[in-house]
Amino acid sequence: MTERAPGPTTPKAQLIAEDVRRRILDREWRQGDRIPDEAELAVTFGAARATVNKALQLLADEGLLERRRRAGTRVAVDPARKATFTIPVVREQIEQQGMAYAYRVFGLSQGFAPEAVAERTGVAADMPLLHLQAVHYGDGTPFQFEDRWLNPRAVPGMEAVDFRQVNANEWLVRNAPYLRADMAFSAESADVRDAQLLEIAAGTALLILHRTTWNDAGLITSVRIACRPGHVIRATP
Amino acid sequence: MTERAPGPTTPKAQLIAEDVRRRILDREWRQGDRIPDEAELAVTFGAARATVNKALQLLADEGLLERRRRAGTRVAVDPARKATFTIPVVREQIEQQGMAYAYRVFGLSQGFAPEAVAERTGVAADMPLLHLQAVHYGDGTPFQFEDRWLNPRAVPGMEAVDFRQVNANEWLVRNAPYLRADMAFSAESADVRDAQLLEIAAGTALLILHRTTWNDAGLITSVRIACRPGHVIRATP
DNA sequence: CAGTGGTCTAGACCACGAG
DNA sequence: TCGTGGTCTAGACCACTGG
Repeated sequence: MTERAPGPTTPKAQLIAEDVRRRILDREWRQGDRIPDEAELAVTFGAARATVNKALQLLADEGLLERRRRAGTRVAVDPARKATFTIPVVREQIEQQGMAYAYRVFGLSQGFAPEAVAERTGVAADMPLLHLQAVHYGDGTPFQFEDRWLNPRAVPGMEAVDFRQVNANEWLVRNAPYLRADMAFSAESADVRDAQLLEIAAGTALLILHRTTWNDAGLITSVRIACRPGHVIRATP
Repeated sequence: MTERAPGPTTPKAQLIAEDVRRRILDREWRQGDRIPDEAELAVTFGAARATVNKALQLLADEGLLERRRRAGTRVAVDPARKATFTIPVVREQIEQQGMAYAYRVFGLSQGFAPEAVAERTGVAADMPLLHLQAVHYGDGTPFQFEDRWLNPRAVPGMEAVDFRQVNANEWLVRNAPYLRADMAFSAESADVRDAQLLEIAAGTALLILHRTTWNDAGLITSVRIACRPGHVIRATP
């Protein structure tokens, strides 16, 4: 297992959480069972109730426990299966693999969002947006093709940026904090443009990542990222 | 925005977190800046330090802040972009859309893990496993094709289960709590078997979900799930 | 209504690591 | 070394909600 042995400096709340998890795995407490309440566990573990509370909240966040006032804490019957994915900055991802990073813009124009994008972003059909198409390379091989719509009014200063020179991804990360984000995975067959820019055969299966961000001024950006064939996105445990 | 107005019963820690987030969005505190320490903020917000601590930990978990002892708390220069996905039980996913759920087993046999699976799961090449292939249907249309390897020794009682009759997915959820899980997304072109079982044309782009779980006895199961064409997996914000 | 989790507080000690 | 976050505690009040 990847579990570290709880050292001497392990927080007590974490030790309690591990103990409770162990009891669930060992079937001492079975799915659907109610477990002792916080006050009781505090005595059992020789800790303050707040500490037990912290431990149980951890497990509830994981989906292993279900907690309700008055009804107590139960072992989840249907443990939620969650996974967290971290979307790295492309450049770092490429450089971490020891490859040389490069970035090239293939299209930059003003225009209006097509139907699909307007619907996804909730932007008015007559809102002028910037349309950017670019490819990220690792050691000269296409790594990602991004097809991005930007709202120049979302962030002060964006209108002055020349995205032919500046990496949009990184400029946004540094200058456009967002309030809300949406992300989705899907698969598509490479169309002619995908194929051309990724330098692959049309029809190849591609992992597609859609990502849209908003702040209080509305849409910031919406991007469709086509990953090179064979790319895998892993959960960070 | 989807933000709810903080009501009268909103926890103080959350209010503080929102205030801090606002200051960051408003550029009052800029990326890389150090913000006041906990004791100071406690005075500012009229709260106990523990409460401020909770608020800041929330934001740090989100990736908006970076905290280090002695060095203080800073606004993250490169805010982590995380997304959490919840993998639902297939049956529920289908029934939620008002479709009739069905499940059919196409193959069940004993055998040894092929190279790729052995590597992914860390299981010995001579460990006998169960190999299960099944399709989940919604209103008679293939929804998912799962190709699963099971370790019958992982959980007491598993050896006696007839997975021709019992939905493996649901049996596992109820009976095999896990210690560690791994998940990954990718895209593949449908091979002959995928095409046949999903009733689509070979070569179609498919979203593939790999999922492996372990407990302290080792591997529980490793599954490759091929989603029907067009399927989209969205982040749960 | 009353039991249970949710949250806050004031104070304390400790671990870490930047300076 | 010593400032800062990490954590714990004992006690308290409150908000839900099941019975």
